[in-house]
Amino acid sequence: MPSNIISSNIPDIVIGRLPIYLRALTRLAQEGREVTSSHELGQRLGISSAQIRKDLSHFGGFGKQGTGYQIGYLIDQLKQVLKIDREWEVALIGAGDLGHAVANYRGFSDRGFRICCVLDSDPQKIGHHVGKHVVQPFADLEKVIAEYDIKVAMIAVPAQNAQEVADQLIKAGVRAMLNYAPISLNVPQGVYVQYIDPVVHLQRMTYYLD
Amino acid sequence: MPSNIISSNIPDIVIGRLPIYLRALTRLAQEGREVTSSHELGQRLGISSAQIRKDLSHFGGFGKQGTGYQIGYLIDQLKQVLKIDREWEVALIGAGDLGHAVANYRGFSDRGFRICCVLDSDPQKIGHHVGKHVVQPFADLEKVIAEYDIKVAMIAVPAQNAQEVADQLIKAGVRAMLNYAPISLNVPQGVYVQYIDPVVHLQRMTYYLD
DNA sequence: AACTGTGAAGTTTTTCACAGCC
DNA sequence: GGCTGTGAAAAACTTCACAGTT
Repeated sequence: MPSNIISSNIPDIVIGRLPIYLRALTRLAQEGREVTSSHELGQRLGISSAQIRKDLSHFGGFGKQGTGYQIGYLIDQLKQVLKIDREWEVALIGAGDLGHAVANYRGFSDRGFRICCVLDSDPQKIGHHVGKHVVQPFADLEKVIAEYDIKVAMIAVPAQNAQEVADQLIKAGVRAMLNYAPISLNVPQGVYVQYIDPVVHLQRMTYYLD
Repeated sequence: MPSNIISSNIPDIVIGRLPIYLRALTRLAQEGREVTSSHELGQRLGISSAQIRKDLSHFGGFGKQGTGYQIGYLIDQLKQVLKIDREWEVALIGAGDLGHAVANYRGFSDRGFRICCVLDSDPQKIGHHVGKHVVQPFADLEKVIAEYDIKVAMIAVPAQNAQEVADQLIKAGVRAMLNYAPISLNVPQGVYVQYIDPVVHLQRMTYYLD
């Protein structure tokens, strides 16, 4: 995910691990813990302690020698680095079964994201409820994106429509997309895509079975 | 995902890309195409052609110099490598909202996987329908796993129960797990886990936004 | 002419190992 | 004694570039 010609000096692979660290740290905090170490974190995550220290060191010294990391402080710092020390408004495209499931998922709000609208191009679906949202026409995309200043979207439409939806989203100013459709998207420089395809994940494991 | 001390000589990262290639190739086939090249595939996927050739070369020569790759043949070969030239029976644990969504997802069956049972430990849910399945008690896990010879499971339970469920699954003989709960699982050597956490994916992108 | 498969080169990522601090 | 942060070493991964094949 480089995408900028003048890329910052922090490797994408490091950024990719930070949300995992954050998730584990949040859990530790919930357990009432206040301090942890790269060793403990590594044990929990199946990652070497050296890697965790090296990753975190990219952003300056978050830890204390001899002591470890203050969990609350580290959580705050990582949220700042990842720019989730705020709440991002997210557009959800697609009001089918998958769209319903995504809209009803409770886990977004306390981790930096809020679904602010649901759009679909099917006239049958427009006006109906999905979660607490009323489905709006996809044709109104530009208006809705501008209204909420949306930079992030989730694509939950059939594979055959996903690229077209992505193109429209980009035209409307969306810069980051989470694609649930089982298809690779073509996007220009400066637009970021992540994929969720459960089958791909399953297929990555069967190779290792007898 | 090494996990075996005597690991084969094919890098995990290569195995991880094969399902992506397979997905793109299947799409090309649907479009009626019969032959493709590493260059074309790379263009579609945003991957260099050299990488695709190198990846595929780990398994012997699938292509023809001067011509490219026969799509149907390559699909068959990749399916064989990934061991999805068969259908894997998958247990789904968790009959809540998420479990319902996963159970109703249509995309598993034509890509090598079949949900064969849905289990939950909540007495309220047992006996009710989820998709076309009747929810069975999680206590019957061992029996069900043995009955279908299940090696693969999907975990769609709350985070706080996920580790316990994973432990039970492993005890019952499951070797590969797709975890929808937002938590890292501890598993022994020889057990494979993949994660689906949409928030992690979103958090991997916001860093790159203004 | 077009394309694969592949050693070699180049780059990135991970691990090592230890100085410095609590 | 326990832990971080970090250069240096090692390992892994990607790209280059071209011989060889159709």
